[in-house]
Amino acid sequence: MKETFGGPPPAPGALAAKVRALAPSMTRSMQRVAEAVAGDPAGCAALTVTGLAELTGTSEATVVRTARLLGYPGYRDLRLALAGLAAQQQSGRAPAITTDIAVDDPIADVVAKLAYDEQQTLADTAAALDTTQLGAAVTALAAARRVDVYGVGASGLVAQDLTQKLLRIGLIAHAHSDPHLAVTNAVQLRSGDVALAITHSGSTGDVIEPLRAAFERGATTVAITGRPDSAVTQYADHVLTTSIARETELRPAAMSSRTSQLLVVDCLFVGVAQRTYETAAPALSASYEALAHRHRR
Amino acid sequence: MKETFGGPPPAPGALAAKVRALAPSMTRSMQRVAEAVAGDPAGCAALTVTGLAELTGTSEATVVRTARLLGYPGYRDLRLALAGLAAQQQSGRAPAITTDIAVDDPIADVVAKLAYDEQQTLADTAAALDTTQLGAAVTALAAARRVDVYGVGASGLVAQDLTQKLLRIGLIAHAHSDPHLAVTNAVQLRSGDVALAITHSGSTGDVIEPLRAAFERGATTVAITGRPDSAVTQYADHVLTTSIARETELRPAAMSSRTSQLLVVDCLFVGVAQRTYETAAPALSASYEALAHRHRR
DNA sequence: GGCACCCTTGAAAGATATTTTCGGCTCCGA
DNA sequence: TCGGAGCCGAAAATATCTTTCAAGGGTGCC
Repeated sequence: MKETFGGPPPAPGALAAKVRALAPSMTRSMQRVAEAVAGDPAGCAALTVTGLAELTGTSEATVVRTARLLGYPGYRDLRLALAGLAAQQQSGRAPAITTDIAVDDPIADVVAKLAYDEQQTLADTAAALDTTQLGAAVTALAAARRVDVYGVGASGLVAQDLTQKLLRIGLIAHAHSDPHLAVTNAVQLRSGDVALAITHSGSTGDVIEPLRAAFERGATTVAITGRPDSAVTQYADHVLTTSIARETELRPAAMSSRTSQLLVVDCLFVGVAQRTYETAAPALSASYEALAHRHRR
Repeated sequence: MKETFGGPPPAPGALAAKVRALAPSMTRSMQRVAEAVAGDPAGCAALTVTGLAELTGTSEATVVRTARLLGYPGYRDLRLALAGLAAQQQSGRAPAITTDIAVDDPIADVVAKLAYDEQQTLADTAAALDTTQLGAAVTALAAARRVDVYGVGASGLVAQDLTQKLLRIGLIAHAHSDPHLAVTNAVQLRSGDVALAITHSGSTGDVIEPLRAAFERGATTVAITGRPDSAVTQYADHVLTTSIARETELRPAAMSSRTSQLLVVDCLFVGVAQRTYETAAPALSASYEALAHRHRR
């Protein structure tokens, strides 16, 4: 005797519509409940039967009756559906954020915006990355006798990140952030070695110089830059392009360029690890073992 | 061109991330429950405590304990969250693509998978980040006389990244990766100073020691870790949790933990920049000016 | 190897929440 | 004004969730 409406038993999202459709056949009290539910799913999902009954100035029995009318076995199930609906609304609202960060943004917005921005940067970078160039760079790295990586400032950290990882799979790699030492080392390179420059602007002299030295000695050179037409590329055999996000006052370019550069560097690393799997896999686990005792129990 | 990959839906599962983060501190029975919940949110949302207990071969008590550990007041609330999660997954269309990278994946797939994974990590991190703790950490940093940051290995680079950025807005910050020097410096700290430890595992002795020293001297201490219940947190006034992605042979944990840590660090930076806007804005442009001549024409 | 301790676990008691029952009430029409 | 039909909520009945408690099992320390 329960089913008043032959419709689909559990309504997923079209709850508001169902409320409107069924409203005429509802009694006054039930309408109040239905209204509350349709108006604030999230809020109602947090309430018990008793709570919702009080909120709407009705009784538990009425709430349950309303839930039944809406097609659920009882209030419990309506509540679950409500929670789902709330979550959907919540997630659907997300893309509405403007990505500029203002001085007075609450901290939660800052988190959301930064995460969103960096996700966007990753997607852009992946889409724009030239896999041919990447493949060529990987090939060169995998076969290299020695790898030198140049980067200063924020890019210097990316250079170190790459170096750390390459070392873990048994390659001989060095990161240089001191321009003088970088050049000094670069002139030692020769054919078969790889020099890799990381610079967002593509015009950082301190990084271009060592790459040039390496280039002139016959080493294979790779540039990771946001400007594929900049000065650094003239000494680069392979150019890997990172994405350029517009920067704002509170969000310096260093932030997104770093994200972008790291993705490229990760791709290089995984590419090389694949190519040298035989030696890379044991080296990786060895380095893991070596560190284990550094972690307290 | 933005879309490119399906991209992770706004907040896919802070829950799966949470399960990973807390799993190590769970007992066997609780792990079984957590696993079931993370594996099939929709299915579990339909079950009562008793039902879920039977399904996982445990008792009601264990189910409730697990719900508590995951941060809910009780099973009822976990169930509601589950329903919400299920609805989101439903609408977001499960991006159930396998993100594991195989040895023979073409390079283009590697790029796509890595980008997707890192996007996922960002979303998880943002969803799980406790904005209260973050706000407290920002407040402490903004008012600090001096900031010391500890991190070794991959986390050391994150520490440097944060330090570089804080320096740019006029704070006095140092990154330490040498454990001895770190402790030596830590004992100089006092009330009003901030010490910040970055460690994925939360059990890196080389990082815990200096934080402890700072903590005992009365400095405000912050920990950025993937294990919110690990050793490092006992000396931390504020704990910021990074997400833990499952690692595979070709994708070391260092990769996603770094992404996650960097997001947290960025949030700290922007937060501090907001709070100290009056001084931060001019400092930022000054540091930009200072570097301009280093870029060739 | 034995012992003491602590941690884990599930059964069952206890507390809440949901559903059902049941009788009073209102509203309508004669 | 009276009778009846259906709406409504208080409270009982039931289901579900939470807490307690003691047994079982593992672990570290003699």
